Amino acid sequence: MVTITDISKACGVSRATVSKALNGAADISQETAKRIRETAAALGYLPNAAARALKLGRSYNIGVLFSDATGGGISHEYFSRILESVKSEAERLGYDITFISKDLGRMSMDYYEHAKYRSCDGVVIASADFQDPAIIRLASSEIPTVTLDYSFDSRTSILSDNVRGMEALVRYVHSKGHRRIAFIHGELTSVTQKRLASFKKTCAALGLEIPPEYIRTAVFHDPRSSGLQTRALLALPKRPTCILYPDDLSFLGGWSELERHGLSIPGDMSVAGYDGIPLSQILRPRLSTYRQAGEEMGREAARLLIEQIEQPDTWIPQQITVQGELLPGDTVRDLGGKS
Amino acid sequence: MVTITDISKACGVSRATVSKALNGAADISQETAKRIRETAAALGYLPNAAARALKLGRSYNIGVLFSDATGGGISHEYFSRILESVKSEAERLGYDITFISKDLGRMSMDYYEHAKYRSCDGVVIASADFQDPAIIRLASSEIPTVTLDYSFDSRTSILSDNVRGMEALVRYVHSKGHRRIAFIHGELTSVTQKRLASFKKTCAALGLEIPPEYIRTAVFHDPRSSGLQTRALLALPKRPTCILYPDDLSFLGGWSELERHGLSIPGDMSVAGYDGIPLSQILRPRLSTYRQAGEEMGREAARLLIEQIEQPDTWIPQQITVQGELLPGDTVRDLGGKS
DNA sequence: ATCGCTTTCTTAATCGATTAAGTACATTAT
DNA sequence: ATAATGTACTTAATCGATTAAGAAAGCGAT
Repeated sequence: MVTITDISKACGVSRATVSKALNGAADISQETAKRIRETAAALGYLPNAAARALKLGRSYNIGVLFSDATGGGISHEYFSRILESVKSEAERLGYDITFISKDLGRMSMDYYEHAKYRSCDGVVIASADFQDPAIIRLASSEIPTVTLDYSFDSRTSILSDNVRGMEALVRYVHSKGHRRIAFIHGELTSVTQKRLASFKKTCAALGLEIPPEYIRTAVFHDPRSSGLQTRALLALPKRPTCILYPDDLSFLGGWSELERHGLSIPGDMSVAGYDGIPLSQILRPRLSTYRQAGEEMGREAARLLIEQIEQPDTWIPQQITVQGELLPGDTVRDLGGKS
Repeated sequence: MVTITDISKACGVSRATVSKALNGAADISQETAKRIRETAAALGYLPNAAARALKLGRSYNIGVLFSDATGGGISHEYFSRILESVKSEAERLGYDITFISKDLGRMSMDYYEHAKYRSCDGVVIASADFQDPAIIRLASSEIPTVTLDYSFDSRTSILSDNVRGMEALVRYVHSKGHRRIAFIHGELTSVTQKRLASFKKTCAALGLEIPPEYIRTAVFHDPRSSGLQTRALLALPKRPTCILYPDDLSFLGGWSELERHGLSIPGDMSVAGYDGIPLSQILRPRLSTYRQAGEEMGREAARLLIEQIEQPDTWIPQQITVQGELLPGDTVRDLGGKS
């Protein structure tokens, strides 16, 4: 391994000079700096990240936290897109990505300890149980964090526009003539609370009365769970004409159930998803859904986290909301009639 | 930050003693060791990974390489499952995961340099262009590597059973009475070569003559590309009765195309995918496909890599093949008749 | 000639942990 | 009584990089 010592010997200068030259310090002459840079390149020098991290207390490494328990693991298209965009933005800014988890081999540690152990400069909390004390500890620590789809006090967060998204979906469905709209929502997280409140408010604004049995709880990203709720809806004496699902993946579970009842989409039942993952637009019929801008959220999360890391003095916590867009798709039938 | 120095002061021993006690060295008395461990716990001591990595030349960190250019990025369900299982197995064994990419901020480096810079103990090469000189450099370096679905000489690799998988699919489709079988395959990687060879061999063994225009090239995981090839197949004077797709996701592109022609699955056209991602079994009809055991591949990759890292002396390169299984699904129509 | 001021470099300490080599003391063997 | 052995520590160097503080040399001004 080539170190600055090798370069210093080759150039006949001290190690300090090499370090300064490579970091562009002011008190090194142009010629010396050039000679050192060229020698470094010729020898194939690479800085040692561990040594640097030790000395600087900065690792140029940010943690990403996905707690799989919440059903929002890496394998879900929505989250993997976020991961990918966090990764590429972080890399663009010179940071690597490490996963933060509970426990590492024999060592048992919580998220905060794991992040400290790896001296992460900051952590993106992408999907987690925000009630978990271990998450709260991390988000209250001195380690900079950015949360996605949840806000801690005095912390930066990137939020998707759940209120507007839900409103857009309801208004769209309403504009197609639907009045009996069912809403299968996810478990009661802050995201669900926003969507649910927005659903109710928008329905009220449109003068719709939604019977309580039209509002049902399922589990996010779990087709089986939403399938069961779909079955329950179909068993009602007065069926809805349209079902809103917690997310695109959950819709697939509903789809199976509708098939089983011999109901076609959108002929016999209209449906809409949420998330707007690429898959939703590959399917036929294309799913009517609301696209959450995962790429943008990931990018913003990485950007703001690194901004906070690099300019701690001028930094102030921000809550950024990223706008999505309605993807009309073909799964909401036009019932005609204006009212 | 609590360091061994703090513990040594609190316990009235030298730093060396603390280090040895915490690492279970033999020349520390039981009582002292116990006292040190307790003090460490009380003070909330955490080892500093950077200091350790610097001194030991071991980081307990393994790199994972996904080059997105190949279309096998993190967002694809098959690869994200692999990533997830590599991650959890590595964590179980006490290793963290860092993504390895080309270029990091202003520093331009190749994969090998990146891995060295972070002093990764090893790298799992999960999806990459294996002809890329940068990949070859990494896989020829002193850094332990494990490749997925490709074998480098004298290196460990985890292979899925492409030959058997393809054979199983063809035999299954044949058993349902299909004789005019088209095969849309991915771009010409080593995986494609194996599948293609197996396809041809199995067809020959079954006495099937496949016209060359039934064998077409698309791009892996690209629904649009396979949609185009599907269209080309449908334009043939003598259409196939069954289309095999490069992967499950590509099938979706074909599906859209079939819909556009008013063809139903499997009534008017039989199809099969490859990969067996969870999505394929949520769809209705359930996709006939061959499940690659991504979880197992990831787990084995991590396990073998770490074995190689920790026991370099007894280590020998291995090529492990992980068996998948046929998922019959409902997209291959039974044409009846035995011959 | 001397002082002050730059410019350009070096010295030496430091980050936190590990470990070979050394020391002090007690115990056992001869 | 002396040597040999073992136990339980400490000392000090080391990993590779950074940086405050110091030093040497050059230059102009007085």
